[in-house]
Amino acid sequence: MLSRSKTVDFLREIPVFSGLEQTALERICMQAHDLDAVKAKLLFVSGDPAEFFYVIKSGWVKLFRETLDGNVAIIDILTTGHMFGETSIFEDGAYPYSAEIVEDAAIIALPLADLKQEIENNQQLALAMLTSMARYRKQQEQEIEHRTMQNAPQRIGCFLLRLTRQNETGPVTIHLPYDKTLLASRLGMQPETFSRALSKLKEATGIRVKGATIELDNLEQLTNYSCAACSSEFPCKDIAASSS
Amino acid sequence: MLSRSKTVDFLREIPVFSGLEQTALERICMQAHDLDAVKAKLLFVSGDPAEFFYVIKSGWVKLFRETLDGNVAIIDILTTGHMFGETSIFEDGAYPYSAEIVEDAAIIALPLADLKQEIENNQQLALAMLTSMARYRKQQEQEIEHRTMQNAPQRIGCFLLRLTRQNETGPVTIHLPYDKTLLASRLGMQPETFSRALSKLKEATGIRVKGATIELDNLEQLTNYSCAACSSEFPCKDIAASSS
DNA sequence: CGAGGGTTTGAAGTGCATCAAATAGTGTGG
DNA sequence: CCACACTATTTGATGCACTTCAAACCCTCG
Repeated sequence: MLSRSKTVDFLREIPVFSGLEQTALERICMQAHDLDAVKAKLLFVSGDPAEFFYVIKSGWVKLFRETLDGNVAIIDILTTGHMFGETSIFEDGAYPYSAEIVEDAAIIALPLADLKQEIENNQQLALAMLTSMARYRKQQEQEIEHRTMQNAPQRIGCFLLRLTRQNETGPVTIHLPYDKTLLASRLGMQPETFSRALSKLKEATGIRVKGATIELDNLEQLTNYSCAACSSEFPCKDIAASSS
Repeated sequence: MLSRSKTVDFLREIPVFSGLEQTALERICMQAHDLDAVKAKLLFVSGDPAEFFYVIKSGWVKLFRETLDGNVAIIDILTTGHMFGETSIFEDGAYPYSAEIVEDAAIIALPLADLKQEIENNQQLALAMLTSMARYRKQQEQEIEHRTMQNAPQRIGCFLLRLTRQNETGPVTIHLPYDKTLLASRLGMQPETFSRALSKLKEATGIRVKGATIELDNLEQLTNYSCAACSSEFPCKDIAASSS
């Protein structure tokens, strides 16, 4: 079936699956189904029985939980090439967070049972998952550091840098991938703080802001300002997404 | 050799190694050596070539990095049954953080190469590592949430709760495991803030503080106060440490 | 054009950080 | 066992960053 083989091809572009043999990938994709979802759709909520894991072809997805006193904690915001829900393999069979579409998305749903079985029987996949987990872990450490060491304008600058190809020289144009309110909560601040912090960043570094579009003359403008408060070698990398 | 077999016995108590066959554990422990270290000793610094990973028998170890502008970011503070340095398997062969003893410790050093080889050849161990990584990942998510949703007194209360056996009823005595300055940075606040926040917690919940010893009449005192701002089911669990 | 959400701006408050200094606690040598 | 030196902790005063509440503005889309 054509769509099946396209799914296999897509997964092969994702680091965690790229080293697998064709037949292994095909086993995982056997029960795959595509779904298109519009903004604001809830894919699942925390506590739902976990049957599928998901891979994003395009669009943006928000993972979050709600606290007892009614606030919302953002776990992560993901896009093309990212995978989510797969950690339920190591859980009690329920999703530990809710997932909502924040920008219209094309998504592949795959049975967790098939992934689990493949991991248990396929050393290569188990190792690839380990590598992927380790990378994610490192990134979370970085996230914690950012939130404690960087102030609001620096966090925004750092986020912008991670939206670029990080070896670029010369002028760059960045387009914010989702709305500023959500971006604010992604960075752990209020929308009002985001707005003011962006102004401060503009003033401090000379970037130009027009709505969701941001231009800068060179990346150094931002790295000098944002990366001073960080322990990482300059480019704070994000999880390697799809190579596409 | 007696000490060798004791090492094996100790590792077996740690979840990630507990399911391994005796021979596999012995291979990992082949080159083990014990070391006793006093407070303030640096085990390694960020960037050092990574040759060993470590398992803590007793004492406390601080993992940290330094930022370009000279601040210190605490990665984690670990104790009995915890393992560190093992993520260098998935790195470029250098430690991504520094490690310092903060309370006199007995530690086992084991060659990374042996662990790496065993993971690559032993499906069981690879799966156990995956489970362990997933648990750690979940805990880091929690850490991020705590820092954004809880205020300083709540974070302290939550930390105290995680020092208890969480199903206890009736009065409990808690002893702070390391000094308050370090504890403050572990919780992402200044020492002065810690001191004042502890007073506020005392006033709000009725706990009794005498130096590093804290008494409470029951855990509910604290959970009501601290866990409201959190999305987790009551007990915020820590990584399962040694079962000892 | 008008409704509604996203975004910005203003004013005021809160929590935490910072700087400075006092106090408590600990280990040392006498 | 005491006095001293040194560190950990607390307390006070002040400032700044971020939040909160409120209102205006802007943009898009029916």
